[in-house]
Amino acid sequence: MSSRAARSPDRPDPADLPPTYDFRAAEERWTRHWLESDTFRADPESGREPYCIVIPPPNVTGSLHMGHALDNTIQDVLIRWRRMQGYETLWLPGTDHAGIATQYVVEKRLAEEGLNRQELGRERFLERVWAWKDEYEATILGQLKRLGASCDWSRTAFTLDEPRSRAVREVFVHLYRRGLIYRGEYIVNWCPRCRTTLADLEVEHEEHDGKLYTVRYPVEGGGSISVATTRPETMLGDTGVAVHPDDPRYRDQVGRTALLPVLGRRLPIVADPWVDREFGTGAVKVTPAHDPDDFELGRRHGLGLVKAIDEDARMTAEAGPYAGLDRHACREALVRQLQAEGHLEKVEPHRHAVGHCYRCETVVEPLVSRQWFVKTRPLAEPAMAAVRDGRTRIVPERFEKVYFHWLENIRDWPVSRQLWWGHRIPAWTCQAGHLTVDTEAPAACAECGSGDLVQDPDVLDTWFSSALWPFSTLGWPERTRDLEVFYPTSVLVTGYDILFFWVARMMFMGLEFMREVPFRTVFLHGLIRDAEGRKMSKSRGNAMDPLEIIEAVGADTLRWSLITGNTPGNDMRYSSEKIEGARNFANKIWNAARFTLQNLADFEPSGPGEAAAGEARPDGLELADRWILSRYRRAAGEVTRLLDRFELGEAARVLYDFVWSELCDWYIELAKARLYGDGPAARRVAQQTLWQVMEGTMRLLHPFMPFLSEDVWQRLPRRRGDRETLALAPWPAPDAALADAEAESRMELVMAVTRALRNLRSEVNLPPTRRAYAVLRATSPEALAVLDGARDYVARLAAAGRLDLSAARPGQGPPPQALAAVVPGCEIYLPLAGLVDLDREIARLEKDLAAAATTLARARQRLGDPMFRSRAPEEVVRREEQKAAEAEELVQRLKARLAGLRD
RNA sequence: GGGCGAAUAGCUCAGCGGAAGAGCGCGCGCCUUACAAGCGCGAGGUCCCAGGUUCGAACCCUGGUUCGCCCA
Repeated sequence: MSSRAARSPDRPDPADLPPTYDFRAAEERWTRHWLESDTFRADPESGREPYCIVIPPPNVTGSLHMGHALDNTIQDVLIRWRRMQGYETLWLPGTDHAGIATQYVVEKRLAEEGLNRQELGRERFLERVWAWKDEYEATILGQLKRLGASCDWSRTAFTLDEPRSRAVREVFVHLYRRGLIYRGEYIVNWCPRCRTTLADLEVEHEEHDGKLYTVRYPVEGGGSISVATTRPETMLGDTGVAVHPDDPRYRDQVGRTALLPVLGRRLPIVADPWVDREFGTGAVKVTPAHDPDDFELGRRHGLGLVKAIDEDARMTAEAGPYAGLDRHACREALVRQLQAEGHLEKVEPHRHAVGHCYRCETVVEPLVSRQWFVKTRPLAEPAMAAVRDGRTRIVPERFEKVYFHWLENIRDWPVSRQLWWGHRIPAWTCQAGHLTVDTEAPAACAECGSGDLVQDPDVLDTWFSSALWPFSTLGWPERTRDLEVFYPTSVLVTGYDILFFWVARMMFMGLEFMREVPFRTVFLHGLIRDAEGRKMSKSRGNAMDPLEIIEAVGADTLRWSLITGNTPGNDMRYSSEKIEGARNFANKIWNAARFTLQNLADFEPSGPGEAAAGEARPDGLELADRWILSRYRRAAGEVTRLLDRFELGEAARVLYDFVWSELCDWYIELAKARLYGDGPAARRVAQQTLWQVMEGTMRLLHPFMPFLSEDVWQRLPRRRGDRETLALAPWPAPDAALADAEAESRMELVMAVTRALRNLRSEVNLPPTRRAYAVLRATSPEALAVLDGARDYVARLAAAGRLDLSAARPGQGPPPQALAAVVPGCEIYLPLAGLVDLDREIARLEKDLAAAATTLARARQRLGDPMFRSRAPEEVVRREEQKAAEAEELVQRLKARLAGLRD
């Protein structure tokens, strides 16, 4: 009992081993244990090197989807790994208020009750949204816990809670005072359904089949000019016509005045190099109030602004006879009139991009309005510099290009939203129209002292507050210890789809307010798609619910299925086969653990696990022990190296191969002889090795499958000083003492011989229950020695009842009536009187011979090339020589065998 | 109009300068006392095309083709 100190009260009985892994019990048990013992709470005073991840806060619009499951699994793998490595880890959780989206879903729910927010009023509407937020925040945090997320829940944040709101006000005021926030009349994207402004990013462009209308405008003093447009209704807001200055077709028209059909408005004809001569007629109508490019062009030429479409997407009084009509109805009616009056020259089919609101998919209307903007250029420069000089690294690197391109072409960021759910803009206006911007409601106007102040009714873009997330969550604007220790955070893990929305803007704000990047590394992953490669979405009905998967197969299986086969930055198709594969792997591990535990009941570790480094290797290790320890060490090194490079999928693959193809397929099989018989000393050595490898493997597995690995690990025999939870156990360190190239190459021979024998058996469908007689003839003294020490291995794994091993002698004939195979180092015979089909045997050997001959020919050709010998690295030449020698041996022996058979 | 990604076994994908890989599927044989969610064996590939660089190319370069995505 003494050596089993530190036994957790939650530690399951090692002997209680149901035949299949009970993930429900394990998940419940370890979630509770970790929470109760505060395993994941970060301590800024520990003095350990910090490693911090701030969660990309999920929206409180709904529950988590597969993309979240992936995002958070990746974060958890990284944070658990670093925690085991001894870093002071902080994974800070939280949620996002998602202004427009949340307001939209709550409004939808109200509509179901026959209500709308206007009737309810701002205050009562917000109460409803807060209630919604409480409900979904709880759901989301619960889902994260179910996933196994090892967050420090004591620090949970919300973008709209008081500390974060204070940060928002501070930032707004600071930027305003620095002149980086301004208010002005500019063209913005307007969603008529949400009745709010949208940033360019929030508009999704979609190709539509539309029409290109060519309309003839009369010109004062005679003649006409024809313009092409995809949106004829906007002509009611035209204030000019533009042509290219070098376009000879229109040189004479520049400076004259066109007359707008229907309204007769006078439109100056201007020349501007922006105009594309190739498009349409080469002349364009200019509608500054309803097109961003026209807006700029209109400014350059002093053209007026005529707002023909209002915030409800209806035509304004400026539209004359069309006032009050919906924009779509107006188009139809107007086109009819133009045609009737002979102004419509032609209509052609035309594909063009139409902007849609990213939340409600309504067609966006560009229009001029008064909004708050963030001046982005001064913020973008430092954000680019930080990536350029490596203070922040983007993984995979190719996204740096995308990042730079966007920042180089960035436009000012409209941050006011005509919503109720969000951070109210800290700006007040007095009756005289003076503006006061402050972090708290001012008592009097800063300019005239009036106490009659009205706060701006608008709220800020959600991304404005998300941009502060890496430091607002750590306590800013207070100068907290958390900020000091954990900022800059270590890594940001998120999908590449919000590189601009979020990542770039966090860079702006972090650099402006902390004078330091918000994260050292940005790790971008791809999107989860369905089995057919389509994006998963609720509306499409192909979404999978991570919680349902957890209920069905367990969180570890879900996690593994998301991590394996996933490469950085690439989308991933997700299917039930992936889940099945992961579940099978979990089951495989459970059964390997069951086997181990069943054979370790009387074992107490005393030898060196890696946890106690520096101890000597125990005596009595056999080849198989040395081999598996060496392979384990290699796997541990590889997994570590790959995690370090964010290659989580590859790391998982290495683990999978090690566990399944080496530990289970070979080592466990080879250990059975000693565990089941052989005497106490040998048994003890096998137990020691098995324990050591399993214990270490559970540690390697833990970041990926925290519940299963913990559940197994807790059942394993343990030593004094072991941690109470695997989550805090040390990560396997590279242990040079375990490396054993000799054991690896010897086992390779043993495995090759075994496989060859199995192959021969399979050729004649010899079932494993029929023990066979096998003859091995080693072709070198080294091989003979190796095989002599491993004859039990071969006999066991190839189901040989009797096994004769000798040195191959020249001129020696083969055993009679035998199937034959050759591997480098050994001839293999399976004497099977009556079962040998001579023709088939010859065919098989000929095939082997052909393969070996091809290898030999290729190797010889390369070795015969003097350029190869002089230019290729020595190591490569040596390997090629070895290859040639082995192939030659195979060729000779196969030829000899065939000659014998043909006689 | 720019930019990015993908193209490798029937399917989904790794590999990204030194002998073509995995999972699933397929075929044959096995209830071999950890595991049939399993075990053994096997079949299956002009690594999209054309050039180039290199002693050596699935991998690097150039130019295409086909799909997907992002930005304007």
